[in-house]
Amino acid sequence: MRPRGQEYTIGVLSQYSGVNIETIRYYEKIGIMPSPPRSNGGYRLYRDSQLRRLSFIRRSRQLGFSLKDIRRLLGIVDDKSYTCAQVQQVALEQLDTIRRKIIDLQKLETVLNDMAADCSGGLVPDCPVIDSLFEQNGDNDLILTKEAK
Amino acid sequence: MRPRGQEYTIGVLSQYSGVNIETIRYYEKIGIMPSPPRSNGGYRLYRDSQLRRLSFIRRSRQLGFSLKDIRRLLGIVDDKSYTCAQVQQVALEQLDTIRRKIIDLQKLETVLNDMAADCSGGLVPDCPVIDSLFEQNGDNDLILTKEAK
DNA sequence: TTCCACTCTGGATTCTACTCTGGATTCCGC
DNA sequence: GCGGAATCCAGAGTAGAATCCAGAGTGGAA
Repeated sequence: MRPRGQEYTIGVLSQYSGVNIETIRYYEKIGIMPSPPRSNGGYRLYRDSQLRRLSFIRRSRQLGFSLKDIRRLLGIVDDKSYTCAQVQQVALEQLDTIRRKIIDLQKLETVLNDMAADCSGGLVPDCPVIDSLFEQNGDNDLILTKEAK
Repeated sequence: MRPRGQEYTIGVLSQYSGVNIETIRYYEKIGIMPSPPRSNGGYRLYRDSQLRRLSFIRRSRQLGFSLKDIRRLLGIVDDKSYTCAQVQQVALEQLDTIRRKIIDLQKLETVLNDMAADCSGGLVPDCPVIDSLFEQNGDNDLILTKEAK
């Protein structure tokens, strides 16, 4: 079924977003995607804002956020009743996580980059490379110990 | 049980790494952590290199890598029999993923940052903010459609 | 030399996040 | 207006990752 006007069916949304149809319905069931309006026949009808939201969810999943995290993030957008302080708190907390993720990824990037380069330079990768990858962060780990369940 | 010399028990490793004891044994069972030497009584005895490896796994999980991905990454370090070309291929493939993740996280960082700032500036967060978060990437999504299962 | 926290094993269970099934309904090109 | 594709729904099933459990053994402090 083709998009009609600005609206499209779940199949089209699935294609555009790269998210499985079943998964979209699942997201609706658990409440992180809203129930969209329906056609006369009961088909879900989506618009661009839903596509963006869904893409956001998909990417966030790929970035290692749980559905719980994502629900929280989306919550600060959805629920206008949050106070500013609350919005800020959630935002800042998540920022913390995000920045740590960026740093870790950058480290990983460097290591892999070096590894590929050494290799193409004909060096046998003599690797305790990854072994020493997150070496500097022992401190961090210790701090995090409690938090970890 | 305290650390003895350079070695420590699984409980201590768990504390330092923030990874559950059960999970550590599970990682050993599935082969992404090596079987450590044992004490006379059969207790696992770990050293720093294992702590680093475990931290690496934990962080990678938080970054959205599957255990399969991680196994692959660690594989290029562990198995000296990989050819240079293979090492390079894995490294370059992962680099791609990693760079995309970094970019997405940076976008997210900007949005949340703005949100927190607006808020502290006394603005009511008038948000289709996240709604428009990954707006630019529709193209990407279309390209990715096929890949998505 | 006992006590209690810690660890062992192997198997069962749980949790999260989907994914599938199947029978009914709707849509739409021919 | 018919047939095949798309969608609906409820509920069951699955994969991956982790966590729990029971019963037995270990180790070190008092």
